[in-house]
This record gives sequence, C-alpha cells and structure tokens, in this order.
Amino acid sequence: MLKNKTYRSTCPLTSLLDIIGDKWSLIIIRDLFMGKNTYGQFLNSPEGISTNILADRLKLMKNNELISYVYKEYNKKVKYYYLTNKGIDLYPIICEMMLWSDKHLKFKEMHPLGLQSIKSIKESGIELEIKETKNSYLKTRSELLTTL
Amino acid sequence: MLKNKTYRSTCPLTSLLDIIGDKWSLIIIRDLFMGKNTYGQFLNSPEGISTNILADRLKLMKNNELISYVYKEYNKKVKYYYLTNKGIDLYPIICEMMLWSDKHLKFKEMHPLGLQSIKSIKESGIELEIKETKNSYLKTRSELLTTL
DNA sequence: AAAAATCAATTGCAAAAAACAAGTAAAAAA
DNA sequence: TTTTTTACTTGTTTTTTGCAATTGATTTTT
Repeated sequence: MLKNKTYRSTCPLTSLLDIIGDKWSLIIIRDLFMGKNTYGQFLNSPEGISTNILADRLKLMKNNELISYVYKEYNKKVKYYYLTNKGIDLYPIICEMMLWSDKHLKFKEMHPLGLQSIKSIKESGIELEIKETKNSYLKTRSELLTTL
Repeated sequence: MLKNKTYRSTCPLTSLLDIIGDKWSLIIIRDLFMGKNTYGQFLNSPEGISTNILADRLKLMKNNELISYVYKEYNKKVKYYYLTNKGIDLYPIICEMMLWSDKHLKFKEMHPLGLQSIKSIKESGIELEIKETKNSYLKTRSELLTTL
C-alpha cells in the first residue's frame, strides 16, 4: 500500500503532490465530479484502475479528507463517496489540466467535464465557471446526503 | 526508468497525468519558473530528488517537449534547460495547486512563486497574474537563449 | 430459510519504478 | 598536468503497481 509519507518540503506545490501526485487520484476526483460515487462505478471508468489501487486511493483520500462516504439506509454494503469542500476545491486544478491538454495534445474525443464550455467561459475569466461547477456539485452532494 | 506508455484513455485529464502525473516532474517545472536551469541546481532543491530520477524526468520532459536545453559556448558540458511554450502553459496548473495548498494545508513558510501576490490578484481574476508570470519567464528565457 | 449472486474489498505474486549509494567520463579550473 | 566540478550511469534494495484469484459480508433469488 502507498505510504502516507511526511511532506518532502514546505513548498505548497510539493505538499499537494505528496497527497495527490500520482496517476490515479485525480481521475477518481474527476469521476466524482461527473456524478459517479461508488467503488463499482469508479472501476468501470475507461482507464481501468485495479481494485487494489482503487481501494488504496479511496482510503488515502478519505484520510486526507478530500472525500468521505455515506451508506444509504436500504443498503449496508455500498459506500456512496462524495467530495468534501477540500476535495471540491481541487476543481480549478482539474480545469486547468484539461485546458492544457486541450491546447497541447491531440485527444479531443472525451471531455468529461464540459471542456468546451470551460473554454468559452475562460475568456471572460475562469472564476465564474469554477463557481458554477462547484455549486452544481454542491447540489448533487446535498441530494446524496439528504436521501440516505 | 519510467516508461512512456500509451495514453490510458482519451480523457484530457488522464492524458496530462500520463505525462506529468508523478511526484517530481512539476517540481522541476517549478524550479525552472524560479530561474533554476541546470542539473545541479535542480538537485539542490530541498525535496532532494535522486540523480537517476532527475535525469529520467529531464529526458521524458524533453521528449514531451515541455523543456529543452542549450549549451553556452564557453562551456560544452553544462546543459541550460528552459521551458518551451508548452511547458510555460503549465503555469496555471501550478498556480492553482499552490492556491489549493495555501488554503487547505498548514505549510506557509515557502512560497516559491510569489504566492501572496497570486492570491491578492486572484480576486480580480487570475488571468492577469498568469500572463505576467508568463511574460516574466519569457524574458528570462530569451535572455538565456541570446547569451549563449 | 437456503442458495445464488453481487459487491467492496483483500491477498499473493510478478513486474515496474523509486530510493539510495557508488562510480564514471568529460570538461573546467588550478 | 593534476584536481575539481558536473552531469550523468550503474547496481542494489525497497516500495509501488498491475493482474488474477479469492474472501466475506450483504443482498437477492428461489
């Protein structure tokens, strides 16, 4: 299992990388923004994460308070994961990452989080888009939390 | 050595992670923005990257055209690395990462890229700050490239 | 109530990558 | 010419990943 090491330096960039600087964590966060919220749904993403890595990352991100989960009362088995506020605040990073890829890479087929709209809004400042997606997710999350 | 695999999916986020989704690449990019540009300078960063990992990442980022290097005429040994335009465009990502850390983590001692100024400008839209840092780096780079 | 199916993990093992230590080759400085 | 500096490379150990099979609790079906 991936160790939760101590931070390598006091640099804020480094510290973030110590937490989510791997090839899978942000993909799970992306899936959460897209409305996925169970272990099985994460497994079904096209990237094909392995079960042990997924379990490990969910545990780590839970420890780091980026995500949490609830059970629904009619099912004691399935954990419904959701982003904490701390996790939601990762959205601008994901946004900028997708914009970079869109500009510099050739893959344009899949745009999970409405990249086109992000781009057009970008010109008038990205803040609005960030706020909108955040609010939209907050709504989704509150629905999840109120329908246990 | 880290393999340059094929992309795991067509998602732009995933593709970016396939390129720089590790614990070291962005730290080197950060150092370049801070004005460091040689192997030895990268080695001296507080994070303490190993020599083999550093050599590997420089090679990979060169292959991916995020960075390049030049020799100065008075020294045939030292490679002076610099960010390409593609690499410079990673700055908004680094920016957002530092802002996230500043908001959510406790480490406030080291702010490599003028975080405080990024924050204050953020309120009036981050675009300006991004453009400024970009221009500032472009100047540094052109100085490097003209004083071979 | 018992059997079957589902689902979120865990386990074991091989391969890959990272960390650590030491060495090398070329160029620059003394 | 000798010494030092610099950018790596090599070798070994440890950690992490990838993959397949399995477990164990819960849910569904019979």
